[in-house]
Amino acid sequence: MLAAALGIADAGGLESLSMRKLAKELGVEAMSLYHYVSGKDELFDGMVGLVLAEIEYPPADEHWKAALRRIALSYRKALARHSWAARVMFTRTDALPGRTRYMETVLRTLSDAGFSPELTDLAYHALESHVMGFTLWAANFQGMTGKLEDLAAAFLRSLPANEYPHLIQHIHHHLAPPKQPRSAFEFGLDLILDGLERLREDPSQPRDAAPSAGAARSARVPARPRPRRLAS
Amino acid sequence: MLAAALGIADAGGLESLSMRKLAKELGVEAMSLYHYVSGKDELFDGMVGLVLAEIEYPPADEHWKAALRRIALSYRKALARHSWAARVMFTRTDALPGRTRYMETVLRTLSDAGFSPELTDLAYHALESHVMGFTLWAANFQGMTGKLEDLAAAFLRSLPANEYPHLIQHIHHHLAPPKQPRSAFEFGLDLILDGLERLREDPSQPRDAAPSAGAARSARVPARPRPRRLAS
DNA sequence: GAGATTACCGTACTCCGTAAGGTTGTCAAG
DNA sequence: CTTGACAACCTTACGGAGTACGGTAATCTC
Repeated sequence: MLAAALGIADAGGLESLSMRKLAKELGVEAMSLYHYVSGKDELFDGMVGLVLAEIEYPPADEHWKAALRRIALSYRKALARHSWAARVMFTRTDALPGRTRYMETVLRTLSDAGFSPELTDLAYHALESHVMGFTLWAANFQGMTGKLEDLAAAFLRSLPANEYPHLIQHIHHHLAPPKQPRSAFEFGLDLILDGLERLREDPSQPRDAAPSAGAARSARVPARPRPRRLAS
Repeated sequence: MLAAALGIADAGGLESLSMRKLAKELGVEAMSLYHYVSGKDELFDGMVGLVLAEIEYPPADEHWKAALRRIALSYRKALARHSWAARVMFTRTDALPGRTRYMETVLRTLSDAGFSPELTDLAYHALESHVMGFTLWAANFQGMTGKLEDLAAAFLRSLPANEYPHLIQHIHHHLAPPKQPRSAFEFGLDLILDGLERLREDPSQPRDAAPSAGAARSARVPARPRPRRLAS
């Protein structure tokens, strides 16, 4: 049943998954489904669980950075295979086993790497935001291979051409190579991971304590390599 | 009309905004709305436009890093004021004026800072992913001030306490201070911005620089005074 | 003042999730 | 063999969603 639901959502998008449709797919009437799930929310929970189960976790002795990288990539790939999943995850807040396992693993990896509890939390959210943000963005453009050119053309035509030179180039840039959202994802991921590594080796100041500090504060002093001891 | 729709969505969440309800709010019948918008999608577009109009853009001469920081913060604040907005933006793909202006400004700022077209695109997506990812995550927990403790308590109770020590600490960490999602947002943002700055000053290896670069490079943006050497 | 346009409304259709209750088949205990 | 519990499944029905279609009354334009 969950597998059938996965199939429908994968094929026709989240909106096309209705109880009636799912029931028909299974050769059953809609209300029969309510003997297995208490409602559509629970169905969603089950589906998300299936997706989350696709995450691959690295061996426990892997270097923290490589481990996080691998988890994030595998997480992102799982979400990419089911482009509806990320959206659903933001409508359900219950504690699914797959979700808790993922969170625990990431948090443990960070903590074991020597990050303070504060930095661990911050780093977790930075990673999570990137995976989710990128996935949701990418979900908009996937599923329409081929139609993408048409849409881009229409988009370009609708722009006051000379007002948005950078935007237009950006679009062209996306159209040029066959497609590599993967590398764009990894770029941002590595930006975060490298930043974390630097913070770990030199916890100058965890930055989050400052309440306001204005907008500028741009020029940070590039601190020299210091003996690694971590915050708190 | 758009303002009324904003109000309903802000108050009761996106799901509570129906054409009938909005019409009643305005003292008319549902079908009357279809003389102003072609459907609910267009209504959404208008609402998103209003939210995007809240973004504050810095003066043109501001340092690129400070400028991006300010834009991202203002963007994030606008989305935080209307927690439904981020979700809606992922269901609509049309070129809204507010959206194109935002994109163009960010891309121009990066380009003017000396980033190559490739890096500009990558950086844009890294920033965008972070804002969106963080906002969507935060939207889950906002709007329930007070109930948060209960939910967290239920969450903790549902966990096999000794299996998820880090997760539990993470939750406690979120409960401890009154609340500062802002600093967590800025942490990730600075992680990205600092990483970009380092890449700009020392483009050792952009790590994924496109091999082909054929069509993308041909369409160069009218060259502006570029600060210094750039990547690639 | 005639025609066009704007603003609005009523009815109706389809699709959704699901509450409530009924029917059938299976199977162990009496 | 009967009985009753239980599971699997179906039928009917309700309320709400978005909106297609066909009006009507007021207002503007020439």
